[in-house]
Amino acid sequence: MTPRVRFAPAPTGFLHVGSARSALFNWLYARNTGGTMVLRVEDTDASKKTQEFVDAIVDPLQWLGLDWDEGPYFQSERLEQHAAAVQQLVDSGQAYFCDLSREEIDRKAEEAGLPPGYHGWSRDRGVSDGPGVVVRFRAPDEGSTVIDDVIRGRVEVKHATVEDFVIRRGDGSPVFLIANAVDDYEMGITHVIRGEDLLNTAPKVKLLWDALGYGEPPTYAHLPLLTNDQGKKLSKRRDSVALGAFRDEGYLPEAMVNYLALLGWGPADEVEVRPLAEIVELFSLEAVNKAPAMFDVKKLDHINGEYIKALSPTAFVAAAEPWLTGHDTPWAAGAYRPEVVEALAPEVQQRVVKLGEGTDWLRWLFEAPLDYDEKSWTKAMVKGRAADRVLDGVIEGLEKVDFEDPEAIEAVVMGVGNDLTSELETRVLSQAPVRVALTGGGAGIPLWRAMSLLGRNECLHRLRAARARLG
RNA sequence: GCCCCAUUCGUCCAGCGGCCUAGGACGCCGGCCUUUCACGCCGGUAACACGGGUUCGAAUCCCGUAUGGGGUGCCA
Repeated sequence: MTPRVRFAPAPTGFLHVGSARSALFNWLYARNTGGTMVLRVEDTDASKKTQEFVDAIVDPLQWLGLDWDEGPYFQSERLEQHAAAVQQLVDSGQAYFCDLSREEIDRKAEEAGLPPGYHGWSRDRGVSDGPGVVVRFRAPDEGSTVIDDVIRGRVEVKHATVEDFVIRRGDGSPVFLIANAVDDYEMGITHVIRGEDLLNTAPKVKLLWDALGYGEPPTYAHLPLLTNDQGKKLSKRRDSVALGAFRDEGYLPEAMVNYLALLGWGPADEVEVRPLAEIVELFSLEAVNKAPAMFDVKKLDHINGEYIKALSPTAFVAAAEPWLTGHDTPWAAGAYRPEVVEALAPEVQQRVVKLGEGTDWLRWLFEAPLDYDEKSWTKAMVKGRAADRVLDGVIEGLEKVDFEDPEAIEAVVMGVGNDLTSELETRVLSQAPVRVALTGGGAGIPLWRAMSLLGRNECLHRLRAARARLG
């Protein structure tokens, strides 16, 4: 039997990294086994089914490169099947109506001296259906349900600890537990791969599964949770978890997927950064860890940096385009020249960890420095030896050098430093003053090629401005 | 409270009874390269939670304890 897996997110308006990881592991399993991946939107709360909410799931998946073979299906479009299942359970006496509110349930528990929770109060009250009446599943009192989880092993839950849970709400809509059982059965799902936060619901779904007479249940695999640096489950409130936010911050989808695959799983050969195709080949559910994994942005950054370095200059320019030409670029729109970026891309790529950082290194090529970094100025111009003579010499030399030739430019600048070194019998560094004059700062990409691209006039202009300021 | 789950360097992963004086990666620290910053390279730091078993032999199996996490909704 070829595996059929499903990724079944609730439409919350964005895709959580934890969900993306679940999607990825489902996808890896499907692609590794030649199985089928089904996308199913768990919108039992039908108000969520708008195009916007669907896009919020679909777009990030596509960005990551995760595709699916069937769907998206919508639970909200399968209400009839869910209702039929509920009816079947009611008819067979395995479910019953209940009209108690939360407050009444709590009060009854307290009065009876029982722990909080629902204790089958309405089992034999003969409540009939009506507005606001829910349907509860009659959980067995004795025995236990066992979940054989590929990742966690055998998990046994005693029925005594399972209360008669709601399977249909007061407004008639199905709760995801019943929808899950019905949909997984009817869609022929063989493997349920999802987060550990759902482990506790597995026995309930299994109970429904059996009560409905569905036969062999799917195989379960509960993935370890993703946590923040405090060991707590990644949450929308505390942590940055929207996948789209990572895209906007300048992470490459390939890096994101690669990193996500490493959370809770690792290849036996210990090679971490590798193409998705290889991960697909090496992946196995049995090898997935049980312990929670911390989402470590530092490591994500490192992997992203690796992927950025591996990009061809053309690919880098294309990937970084939004940051280079968008509204937020630091330079005037007309100043941007893609050919300059492409020519300097290799130098930029080895210095950035996220796509958006490219502008920091390239800014001076499209805009003269507005002011000089104080520390850098002091170090190169004031404390630096003979900065005035360095600038004079460089300006003179640059006036007649072939500006198409970066090596010639280098020879001029370095030559000035070397000549002064022997003349003054003390080490004179000529690159630092030139860099400060040109870029405004003390650190950056190698100068020569960039200067050639900047052009003689602009270079001389900036050098003279700095020389004038030096006095 | 009750139920469920987990526990190898700070972090992620390898290890599935002897190959472990525990390996890789990130981070951190040091060095090399370098007339900037990086990249790269070299080296270092650092862990089997604890206590009992089982076994000739345990990081690996079993049982407790501790700690951490998840769940406990007419959310999924």
